Amino acid sequence: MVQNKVGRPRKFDRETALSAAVEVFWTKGYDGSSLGDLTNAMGINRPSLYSTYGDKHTLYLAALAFYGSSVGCAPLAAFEAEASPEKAVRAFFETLLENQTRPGNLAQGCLLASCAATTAGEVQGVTEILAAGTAATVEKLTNGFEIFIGKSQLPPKFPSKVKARLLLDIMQGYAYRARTGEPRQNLFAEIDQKVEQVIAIGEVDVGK
Amino acid sequence: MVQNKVGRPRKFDRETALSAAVEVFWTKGYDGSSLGDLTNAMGINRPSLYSTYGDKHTLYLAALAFYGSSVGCAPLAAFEAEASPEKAVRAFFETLLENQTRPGNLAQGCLLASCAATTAGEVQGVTEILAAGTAATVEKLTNGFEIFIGKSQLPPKFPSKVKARLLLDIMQGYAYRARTGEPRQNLFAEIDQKVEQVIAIGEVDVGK
DNA sequence: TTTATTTTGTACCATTCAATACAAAATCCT
DNA sequence: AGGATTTTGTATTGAATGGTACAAAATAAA
Repeated sequence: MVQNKVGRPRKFDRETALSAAVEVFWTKGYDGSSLGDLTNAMGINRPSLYSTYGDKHTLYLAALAFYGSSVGCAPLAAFEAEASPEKAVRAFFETLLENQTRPGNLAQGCLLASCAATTAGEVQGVTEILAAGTAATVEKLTNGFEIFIGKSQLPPKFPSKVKARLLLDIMQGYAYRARTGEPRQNLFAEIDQKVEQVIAIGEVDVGK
Repeated sequence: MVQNKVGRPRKFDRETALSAAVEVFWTKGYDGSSLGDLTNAMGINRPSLYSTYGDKHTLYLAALAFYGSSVGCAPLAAFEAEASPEKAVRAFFETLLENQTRPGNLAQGCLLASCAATTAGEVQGVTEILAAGTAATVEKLTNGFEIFIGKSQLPPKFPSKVKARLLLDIMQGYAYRARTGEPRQNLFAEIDQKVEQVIAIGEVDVGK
């Protein structure tokens, strides 16, 4: 269903306009984004928005899904494209920071980590989307580590699931700091540390 | 300036009402909280709110500061009250989860991590509050680890600042998961792992 | 060309929003 | 008691909000 053949043709592209809506929600949050903000950024008028996407709530859920299947899962895709654990984890963080610290007046941080999380429990459907997305990501990262274990690129005792969670914890930390204006280079400069924390297997050293 | 002596006495307590405002912002975010929501929860009428706290924006900043100096810094205080690194880190996480996963209809997660972060860059003054709070917390946690190093309860090579950051990264991860409805017990059950990740000194084990 | 169909654009609606005016009420000071 | 002072409560303000009605415009089919 690319475009119906009969009737006046649509003047805008669904995904392009949706992407603009993502940017608005990402910057201002759900309640902070007015329909004027949205239609203005999307380059369409109000009735077009309603006939194409439904109401503001439905558009919001569509925006979250779109973000989740593009920007949101880019780090995971980068991880899975690498051939060693160290490169995979590094690619994960680099991709993540590319998307969370963007030049210009674009929104910083992560749409899901801050804006969507704020509406969890308040805007219907958001909690489910976020929880499902996180669970799926943990599983895929865990599988990714398991594959490296199978190739003997990680030791057999490597706790894949715990490390997958750690990867996401660090992601949340980055998202917060990016959102709160910490300079891009500060965050990139810490990647080495973070990669080591994820790859290393800990040893508790109690002094005495 | 507890209370002016002349004039009709105030019927409410400033901090109690402010605490109620914190709860509203925590649940609904800044833009999602209407003055009706606020005055209703605070048990005061609108002119009282304006004469006591200023406008909504000022009240919001006051609420963030109040949260930061009570709920927000409770984990750090718990950390500093313990006598061993392992206990300190555990107390940090336990206190944090107590405040982020609360029974009843109370807000979940962290006011600063989700709600305030969403308004960073949009509501004036928020970015500064959050960045300053994070920087101060990193410094205090770093100092805390350094003290343990000085007492030989942590090895000299323990990377205090890196570990302080890790502690906050994990905190952000917890905040997100609590906000998105992950059950309290799931999060508590992971404390052992998290403590070990913070305390342990990593060793990279590359299989081949 | 006509008809059917779909989108566009303007103009509008009822509601909610943050913020305030103003008078009654409640206290202290003299 | 009487004036001064501060808070309370009601009622209201203009603006902004999410959502829609309706006619003009633009296409395909007949």
